[in-house]
This record gives sequence, C-alpha cells and structure tokens, in this order.
Amino acid sequence: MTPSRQSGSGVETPAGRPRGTAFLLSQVGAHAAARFADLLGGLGVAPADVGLLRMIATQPGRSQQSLAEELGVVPSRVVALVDGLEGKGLIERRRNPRDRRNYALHLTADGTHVMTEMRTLGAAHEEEICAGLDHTQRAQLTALLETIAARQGLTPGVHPGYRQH
Amino acid sequence: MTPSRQSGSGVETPAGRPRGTAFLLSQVGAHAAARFADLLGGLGVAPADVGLLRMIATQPGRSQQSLAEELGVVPSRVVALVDGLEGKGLIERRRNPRDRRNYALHLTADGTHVMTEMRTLGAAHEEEICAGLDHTQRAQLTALLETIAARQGLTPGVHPGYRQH
DNA sequence: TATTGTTATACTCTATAACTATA
DNA sequence: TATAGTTATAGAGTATAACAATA
Repeated sequence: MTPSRQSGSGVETPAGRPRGTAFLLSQVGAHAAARFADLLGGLGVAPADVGLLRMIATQPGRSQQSLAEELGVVPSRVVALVDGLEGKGLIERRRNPRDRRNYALHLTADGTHVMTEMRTLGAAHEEEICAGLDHTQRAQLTALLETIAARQGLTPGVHPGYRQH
Repeated sequence: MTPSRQSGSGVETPAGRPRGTAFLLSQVGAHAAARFADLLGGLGVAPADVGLLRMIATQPGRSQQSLAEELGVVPSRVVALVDGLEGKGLIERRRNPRDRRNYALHLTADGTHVMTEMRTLGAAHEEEICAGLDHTQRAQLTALLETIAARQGLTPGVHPGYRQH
C-alpha cells in the first residue's frame, strides 16, 4: 500500500491544495466553531463564555481559580470573563464568609435562562453541521472523533481554544 | 427514534459536558490546528503564512488582490502577511512593467525550501493526528469530513480561519 | 508566607478608512 | 475615475507581572 513514488507527500493535491485528513479536521472544525459563534451572537454571549457558564451551571459555587485550572487559562483571564458575564447579569459573585478571599460563582435566573437557550442552540447547531449525514454516519463520525480525542489526550468537554500558549 | 423525554437536548452529558458531534469536530479540529502551529513554529512561519505560501508556490506571479479575494481577507491584511514573508526572505515582490500598480509574488529559493519542509511537516502532522486509526478508518473519516465540507459550502483547501468577520 | 482575585500593561491579530501611485 | 497596494488607527483577545486583601 506504499506507492513507490507519488506527487509530493500525499497531503496536497496536484493543484497544491491541502487534502489530508488533519487539514479537513481543522477546516471543518473551524467552520463548526464559527457557525456556533454566529448562533451564540443572538444570545449576546461569546464562545469563551459558554464553557464558563456550563461549568458554573453544573457545579454552582465554584471559585475562579478552579475554573482557571480546569480551562487551562490564567486567573486574570477568568476575571475578565466573569466580569463580562456578571455585567450582563448572567452570573453573580457571592462572598464566602468562611474564606473571604474567594468567590462562589452562581448563575442568576437570567443566566439559567440563557443556559437553556444555549442547549437549544447546541442542538440546532448539531443538526446543521451533521445535515448531510444519516444516523449511522453520525455515529461513525462521533466514534472516530472520540478515538482521536482520547488518543491525543484531550479533556472531554474542554475546548482547546482556552488553552494557554 | 425520538425519545419522548430525555435529559436535556442530547448535546450534553448528565454531568453537563458537551458531547455532540459538532463539539467534537470543533474540539479535535482546534487541537489539530494547534499542533500544526506548534510544528510550524520550528520553521519560523505562522499558520496564516502557510496558505499564502502554498498559493504563491502553485501559481507564481499572483497579485496581492487575488490572494485577498481567494482567502476572503481584506487587502491590508495581505500586505502584513506578505511583508512578513518578504522580511524572512521567503517570497519577493516583483514589479510588473506593464502595470506598475500591482506586484507579482514569487517564492525565493529559501521559500521553495520552506515549502518542501512544510510538506514534510504536513505528512508528520497527518500521521500524528490519525495515529489511533487504521487505514480503513482514516478513509472513512476523510469521506465523512468531505461530505460535511461540501454540504457546508467550504472551499476546498481554504481554511475558514482566514474568513472576514 | 501562601492563596485568591485584581489591575496595569503590553503584545498579537485583524478590520476600517484614508491615502499614494498608477492606470 | 478606478484599481493595487499602503499606512494609520482602533478594537478584541489574551498573557505577564505587580499588587491588595485575606488566610
């Protein structure tokens, strides 16, 4: 299965366009992310806000430090993200009387509502991106992607877009 | 196949982590892009330089305008990218005596050399990302991604990371 | 001293708009 | 007037490092 001599490395077409699986992954993945960002625009939140909101919704009372660690970003960035979400009235910082150094983060009623809308958006996005595939193909694709994600050591549910340089 | 009532929309696990195919695509795609950027670092070029170099290599003499149009970016951005690549000695601007308004862009000898190394890097990257998959699975994944790319109207070989807001 | 969070700062990326040279 | 390219500028995103409050 190893052609003795082919044009170049096999990752480009004769016309010079990239054609490898890795490029396709990056291309389609960036498109999916951009489309989701578009959908989110209507809600007034940015892609980076989504992970934060989701973690606070799942584990209310988390500190900024713990979010920074799980997302792989510097604490000062969490300050900016939390400032934004608090300014929009989606979350609130509650002082912990036991240890007044840290905040316990909680969703507000508005924040809970936005989370619900985000889930609806997520389902619509899923449908849009997978539109050309039948049920079997979707399952196949998911399995292949999960295999790569595990092999590459990606943390389930955490987007690498957060990761520090 | 429509469960009458499930936990949420189906795009999140009970623990609140996203699990949809679209999220996986975005996650794995971003990881692939980041790894490629890492590999490129050793060559001293950025991901955004790659498409430009490739287009100039494939069609020498192209103008900055034509690159801007194909990549979907504003001409002033091409100026910055071309400035960078010219500064590194990888490409050169040649005046066209027939129409002195535009430049014909060409790779230098160094640029050609870097293109060769980029192809090698591309093959290594491909191998790294697909490491957990056998030949059949790689072909399956490629086919599924190509189906989505076509359905979503993506231009073959052009990364959406360039696209204008 | 150690920890949580904040501020000040700087750097990169990228778009908009005004401008120059040429046609 | 129209086109190719450039410059000036501004805004978003994100890291580093110094700092304040609390433990």
